[in-house]
Amino acid sequence: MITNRQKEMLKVIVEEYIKTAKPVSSNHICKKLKCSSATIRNEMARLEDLHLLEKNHFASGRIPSEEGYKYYVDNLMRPKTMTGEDMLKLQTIFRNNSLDLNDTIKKSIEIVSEITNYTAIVLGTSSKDNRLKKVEIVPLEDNKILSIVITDKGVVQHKILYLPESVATDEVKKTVELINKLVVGTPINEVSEKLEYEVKPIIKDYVNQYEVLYNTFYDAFHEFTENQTNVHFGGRNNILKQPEFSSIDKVKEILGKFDDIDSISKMQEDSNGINIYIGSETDLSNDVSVIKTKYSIDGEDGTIAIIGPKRMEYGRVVALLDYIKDNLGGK
Amino acid sequence: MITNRQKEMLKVIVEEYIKTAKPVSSNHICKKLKCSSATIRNEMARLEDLHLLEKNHFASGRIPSEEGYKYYVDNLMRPKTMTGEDMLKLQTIFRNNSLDLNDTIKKSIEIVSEITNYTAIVLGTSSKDNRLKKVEIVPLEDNKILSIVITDKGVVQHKILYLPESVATDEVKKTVELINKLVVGTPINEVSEKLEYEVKPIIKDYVNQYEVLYNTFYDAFHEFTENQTNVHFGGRNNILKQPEFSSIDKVKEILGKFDDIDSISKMQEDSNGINIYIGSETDLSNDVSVIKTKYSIDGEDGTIAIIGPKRMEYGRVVALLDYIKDNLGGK
DNA sequence: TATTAGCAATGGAAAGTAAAGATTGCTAAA
DNA sequence: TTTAGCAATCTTTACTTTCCATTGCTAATA
Repeated sequence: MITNRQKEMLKVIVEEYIKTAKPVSSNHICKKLKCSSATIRNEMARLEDLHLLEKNHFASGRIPSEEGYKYYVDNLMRPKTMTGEDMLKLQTIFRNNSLDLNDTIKKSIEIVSEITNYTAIVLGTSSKDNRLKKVEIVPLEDNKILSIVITDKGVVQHKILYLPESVATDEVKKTVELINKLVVGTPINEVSEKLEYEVKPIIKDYVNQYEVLYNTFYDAFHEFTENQTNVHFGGRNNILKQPEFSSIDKVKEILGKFDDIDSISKMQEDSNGINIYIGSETDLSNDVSVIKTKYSIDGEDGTIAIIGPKRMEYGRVVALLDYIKDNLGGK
Repeated sequence: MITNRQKEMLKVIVEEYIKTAKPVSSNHICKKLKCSSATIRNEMARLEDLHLLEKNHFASGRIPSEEGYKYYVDNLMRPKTMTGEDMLKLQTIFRNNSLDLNDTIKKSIEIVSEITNYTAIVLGTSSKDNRLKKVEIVPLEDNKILSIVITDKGVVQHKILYLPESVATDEVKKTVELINKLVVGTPINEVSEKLEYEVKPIIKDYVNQYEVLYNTFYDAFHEFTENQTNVHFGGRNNILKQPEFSSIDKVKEILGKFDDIDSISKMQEDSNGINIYIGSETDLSNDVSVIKTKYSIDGEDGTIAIIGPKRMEYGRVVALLDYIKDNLGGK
């Protein structure tokens, strides 16, 4: 269906457009392809018939269509080998032993976004596999206590609770002891249920004012399980440096999506490996592509996403993500 | 120096410009001032001589200069009484008892930014007055332990530490016991010093492998004291809705500042009360004004800043911040 | 049959022109 | 001191015009 020469030509056109951001004309690539501009024009017309190329107006050069990018990514692109410079910058992060997994990921996507001028996001560590390890309370002042919830994977959340003055510290302690005795080991998303059906009936008999206390802790746990989508941006505005974002409306569109938790959270749904979504396939905007990968290390898992223009350097970003994934394992 | 009529006129012009974002012409306000456009033109010329008004070109209407805004804010503006609608929206936050102080502040500035279309920032809780309350460790796996640092005000930070396999859990526990015994009660920014001069000499004799352990904890504390500037945005991109940000360059300028931790951190330096900084007085951009106030409640302190165009509704924002400050005290 | 040279046609981008509209400063009268 | 009237100024918008890159097509060539 598509000849080798057409493949070669599509590859050259896509890569030229990625480099220059300007529509590619027949003249411009005829040295590279060793044939005349007329021949290229003929082939370009056929590639346009196949919906792999587009033009903006009658007399403009061609740009890749969404399908064109897709074909390029699936069939023509070779994963670029990383430059020593890029590698060096990332290594300074991986070699820093005082960083934990989360910090390492954050720092490394900041590097990626800096060297590519794209925007990077980590969608963090949903703690659904976490189990409750411990509940701890620290009395601060009269009616103000600090509660700390710790999971077996080392996720920590804390919250200051305000209790009526009438509740004695002893009763709080008793409650916490009960929770620790009965609920520790439970998967974090089942804690609410267990509190309701197993702790509540017992607490009733042991603790005065159990209602206030119970509700306070119940709310605190509920919040914990809700509060799971942890989003960290690297180079949030970097994508604005790309020439496709020279129009104020496009800027507002994409930044609006960045502020919209729902759009961002959706990005977590993804299959394994490194996945590439182009234009309308993304949940963000027809003007961007997203390269994503899930990680799952030591029980913590999340998603790394790099957002750039459709004209992004797919090969380079794939190589960067591969490198990060490989080196994260060591943590 | 400046007549009453001129004051009145300046007030009308500033408020008209705040409302419409369009240069104010003599014709446009002559009904409000009960005199002819020619008279207004004469007075406008004098206000321009006083550098309180400006015009963009020869035949455009007048807009307030920075000095004009300043004069308005200092002498002419009356703090607007809040609308019932605005008040209602904030009350739903203040009445929610399950929110702690930090969440209440965050939620309320989100409301403010939503109803005003300005950008809001909380610069959080520098913990310099905090004292160490407790250090806790939770062993997770072989060489992976969770350390939690708690201050007397309820600030919590945690970090996963990786220790060489050769270090026994007992030794870790001993170290933590020592730290708790010797350092609890110390102001958080003096902890590093105390560790070095009081804990290190003693730990030497009690704990094998003290070096690794000591360094790990030392680093963790050091990070704690560094990690103090906590920034939370509300409606980060809201300011883009203002007509002054219709140029891509201005958008990039202000968003660049939002990404720049240094510019943002500087905003913490501020005197008491509600302060207004106009244009070049801000650290952000000549196109914006910032209305800031410090809060200090229950030992936690921070700064709330609202960022809008110079043409912002000063009176309304001041009223909103006043209202928030008054109601925060109850937490 | 595949390739190429040549050329008219297309449409955008840039520069120049013109007309319309808003608003000012100034002058002179009230 | 205020006001009416008007020329001067500058923006905005629309409309030409020119220029130029690029295409598609046709006809010649390998």
